[in-house]
Amino acid sequence: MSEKEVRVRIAPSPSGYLHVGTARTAIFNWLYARNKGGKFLVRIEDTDVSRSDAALVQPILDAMKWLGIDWDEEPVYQSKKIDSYGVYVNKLINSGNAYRCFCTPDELDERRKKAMAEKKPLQYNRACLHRSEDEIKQLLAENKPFAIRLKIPDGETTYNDKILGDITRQNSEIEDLIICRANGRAIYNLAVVVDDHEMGITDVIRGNDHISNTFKQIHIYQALSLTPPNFAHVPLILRPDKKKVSKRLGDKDVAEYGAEGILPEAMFNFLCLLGWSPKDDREFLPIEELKKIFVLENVNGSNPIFNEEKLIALNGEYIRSYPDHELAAMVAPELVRAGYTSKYWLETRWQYLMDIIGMLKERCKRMSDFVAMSEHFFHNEFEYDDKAVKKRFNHEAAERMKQLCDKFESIGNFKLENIEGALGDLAEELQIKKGELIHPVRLAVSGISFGPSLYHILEALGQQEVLARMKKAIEFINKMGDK
RNA sequence: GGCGGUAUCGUCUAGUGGUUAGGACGAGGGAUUCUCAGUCCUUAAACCGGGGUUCAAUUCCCCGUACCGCUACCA
Repeated sequence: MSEKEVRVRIAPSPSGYLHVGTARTAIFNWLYARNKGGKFLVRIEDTDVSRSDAALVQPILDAMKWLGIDWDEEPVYQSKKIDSYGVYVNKLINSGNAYRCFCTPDELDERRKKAMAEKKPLQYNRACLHRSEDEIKQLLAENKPFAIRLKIPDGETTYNDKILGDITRQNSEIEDLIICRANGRAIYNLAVVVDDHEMGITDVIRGNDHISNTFKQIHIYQALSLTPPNFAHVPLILRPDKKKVSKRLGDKDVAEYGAEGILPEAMFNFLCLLGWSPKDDREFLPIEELKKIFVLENVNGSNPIFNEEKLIALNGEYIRSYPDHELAAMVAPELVRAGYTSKYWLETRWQYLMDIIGMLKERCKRMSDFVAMSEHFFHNEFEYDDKAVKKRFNHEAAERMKQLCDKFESIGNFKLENIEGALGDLAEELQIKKGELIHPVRLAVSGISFGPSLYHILEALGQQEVLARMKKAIEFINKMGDK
């Protein structure tokens, strides 16, 4: 009955944008919280002032919103509570769990280099752990700067990872890590433990690359007499070249996918399927469904490769599943931006837009395809595709189109059946296949050789426009012949 | 180098001590059709290697190999 409310968090550091790895971790955390009726929080890890940039925070938050992720409390900024870590440091020193280290960064660096050259362990040699009281007093009196190190006890440490199972590490493999810089600022591992504790975090779901930190953090919890949360480490997303996704290697900002015509829900669905599975054959899983069925235990332990082709295929599936009016609302601003039409024009002909969307949507894989495929629906300044011209435009086609114009002109009601009827009649009279008429007309009215059913295009365009475009094409063909 | 993790079609994955090892993307073929898509049908494509345990191992154990990660007064 008295199960504790689940509280999870995503903790990005504002040193760049939100890439797919962090986004996917956020998704897992969010789904876990939503599934358990718990809280999802955001913490900005900006304790390293030199690497953090406050201007980078908002884009990260925006990218999460774009994905459909919301958070339940105001984001916590570590930089704003940087002074509050001191009491924990003092507690650790006073209890003998931490000690002052007077070694300078240069000394440490040198020792590390030497160890590396000699292929020896790179760990801190605990030089300062063994200093006498007097020695320490002396150094303090001399105002020598010092960092604080956690003293790792002997033995071994095991924790149960909710994805990977039991993981054990010899404590001798864990370094006496620095938890507080010489300038008094807390270091990541201390800040994480303190914040997770103060925020009441129950489950830490994060990237695989934090497993070694987990052991360090467990020792901080123990030294502080606190109970550690549950840990779950998700495998890292790899690039097609099998390197982990990173800003350094130029991997995309999640928001960039939006600019490239990926729907947020498709991105969410796809990212979720990278390393997680519902254990049945379903793949098209909208967010609402995922909230119901997500369980952490179904995350598998191996690193998936980010396969953009599959994302695009799934995106197409989402496009087809959305109602026309929703798609129209998303596409309209893009059409205006492309310069095809104006906001006003679209507003007064919303139904026309919806008809076009309806025609186009099953052949669009990205939202941007709507723009790319619809220019001719908004004006007639398009060019004819070269290859198609060579194949379809000739004097015979022009002659047939002329005859078809006559047929079209006499149609009283320019509707699908009548258009189809007129074209069919002419084909029969001329003893040719309908395609012989359809292909040149398609090119004449759209400039391209592919797209929706011709009858639908013609009906949408309207009688006048169709006739005008066909006549223009006939003229074009005649001029072609002159050369 | 040390430590940790992982290993099923090219990719994402399902699955089991005995299966025709399943699905999806991508690829090939076919049907529908005015094209392109879409839809439907269909073909090819995988259990990293070696030892055990067992009547039986892709599945359990060990070793090796490969890949990934960590190894900062970064997060």
